Amino acid sequence: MYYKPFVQFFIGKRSYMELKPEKSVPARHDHQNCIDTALQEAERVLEDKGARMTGIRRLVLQYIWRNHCAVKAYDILGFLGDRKGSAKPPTVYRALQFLQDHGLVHRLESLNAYIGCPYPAENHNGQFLICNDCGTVKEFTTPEILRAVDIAADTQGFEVSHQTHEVLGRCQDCREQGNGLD
Amino acid sequence: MYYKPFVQFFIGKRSYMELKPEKSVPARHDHQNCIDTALQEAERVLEDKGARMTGIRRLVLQYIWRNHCAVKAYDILGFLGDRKGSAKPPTVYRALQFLQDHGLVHRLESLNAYIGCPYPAENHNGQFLICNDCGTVKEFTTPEILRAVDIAADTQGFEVSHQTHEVLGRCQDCREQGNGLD
DNA sequence: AGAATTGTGTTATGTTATAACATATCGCTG
DNA sequence: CAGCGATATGTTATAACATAACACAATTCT
Repeated sequence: MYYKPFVQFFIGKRSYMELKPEKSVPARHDHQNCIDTALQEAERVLEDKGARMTGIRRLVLQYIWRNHCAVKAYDILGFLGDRKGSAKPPTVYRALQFLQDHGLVHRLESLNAYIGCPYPAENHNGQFLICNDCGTVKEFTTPEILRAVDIAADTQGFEVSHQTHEVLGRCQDCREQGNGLD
Repeated sequence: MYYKPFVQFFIGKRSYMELKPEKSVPARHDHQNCIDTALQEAERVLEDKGARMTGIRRLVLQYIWRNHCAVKAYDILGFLGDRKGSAKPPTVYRALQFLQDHGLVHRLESLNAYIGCPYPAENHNGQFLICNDCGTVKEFTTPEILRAVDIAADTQGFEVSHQTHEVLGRCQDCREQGNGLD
């Protein structure tokens, strides 16, 4: 039995299919557009909720969107330090918490790192393909998985509040380039 | 369209369905049996691989199996300290690494904690229902999810090496008891 | 018994994250 | 526009999680 796959991939605001990448993603698209779009989206989402996009939060979000790799809290801290003189951990963690609360970034539990969300308006739990070689992260979602989790939870009388689903491995580009040992 | 759910739940070595729990799981079954079975399984698995079950590793595994909640590394450290005089972090982390390498425990990334695996013989990535109230963790697996991930990865030319899938929420027992606010 | 491998002890430090309280800024309302 | 409450940021300190590096001990193989 064959299931027609229904899978959406998100990289910035466009579907992955349009890109047909051969090299690492950041090099293959107008990434400034990703950044701009993400920031505009963010402003809009926050506006709608009556939440504030402050200077620090904007800087953090920009830094997170500088490419499609996950970002560490202490790297953000260093970045802020460069810009704002002195920044301490709570500054970063507070900004991250805020951005997460509003769906603008996801935390990748298996990396202790953070990635921008291309679909902040839709409240969701992300699922991620994470390349161990180049660090590129792609968010995706499939109805099959969501439904399967619902079934499993329902069967147990389990009420889902949050989930994290992270798939680690090697992306196509890195496989083709023969990074690592293959 | 209705899909007959095919979901297996693991609690110790028996299917969840047999148990029909009303209270928290550890109180509702012969947990000593879980521990004994898990330890015997572990000895057997390691034997088959020519790996050694040492005193420390056994203690750590026993402690992890003391109930169906995830265990923190530094709690294990305290436990070892009680038994062995002085134990330092590397002792615990080395034991955990070994047990993970041999499929005897899973790490729960969203909790920074560890849980015993009821199916160490089968190499797999676990999926987990984690109760935020009582801490009980249930491993489960559904073919639908595995297949959906395979499709998503294949579509991308992504080679999967490992995945983590953790579902947080509230278990049936806690919902019925009205723990928290409901 | 001796060599090689594997496991453990120990010191030190690296990395990730939060508590607690002080100060500043924003946005409203009178 | 002053004053107030709410929100945001600054600051100090420390908690929580994890590993590097090297010394020593135990096991196992020959």
